[in-house]
Amino acid sequence: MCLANSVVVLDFETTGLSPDNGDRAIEIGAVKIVDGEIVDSFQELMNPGRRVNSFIEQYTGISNKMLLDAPSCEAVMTRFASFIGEFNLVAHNASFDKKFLDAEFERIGHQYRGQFACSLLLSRRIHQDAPNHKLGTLVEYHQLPNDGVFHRALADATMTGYLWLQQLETIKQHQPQQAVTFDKIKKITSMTKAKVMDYIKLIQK
DNA sequence: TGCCAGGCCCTCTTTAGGGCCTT
Repeated sequence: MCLANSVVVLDFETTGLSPDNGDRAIEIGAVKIVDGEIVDSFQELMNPGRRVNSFIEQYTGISNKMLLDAPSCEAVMTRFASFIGEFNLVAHNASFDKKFLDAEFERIGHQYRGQFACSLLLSRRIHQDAPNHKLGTLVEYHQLPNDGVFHRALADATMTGYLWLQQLETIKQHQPQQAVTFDKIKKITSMTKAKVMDYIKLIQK
């Protein structure tokens, strides 16, 4: 049985939206959660081998100058592979981060065993009353700890980690006799919204 | 700034279209 309270929560900053269009990672941030506590973190800039456009510089605060002396994606991703080990993985809109993780790992010939879960899909199901499911909105909605920094990898990964723990607590409150396993989370996120409400009676906040 | 992508999900749907999310 694999509990959902021991995971690695990760977030990429990238040059764009699609590795299929040649976009690369420029920063990876992650927190390691064990038994519901953040016990470790990872953050590194990486040089994508190309200039990032002005929008990305402004959006992330990561400048071309900052990336000039950063280690290569390959070097950083090799260290990140060691960091995640065989942990299951969580990200906000995981399909996006999984694309980049798969693309960057493919470049170094690394395969990982962990499964992915998505805090955005989970939020859409168990907090259907939220104004929207953007990370920033959910941080404010749930009054999660934050330092006011957004769109940097470790900051976003840390906030997503707190969001994940909040989501596990919501599920646990309504099924206190059952362990919240990673498989249960995957099951909930694969349900329709209507079925989730039948499966688990939810408080709204 | 929101074009570029793509998965998810809703509906005035399924022979489709468009909004939500991520950078």
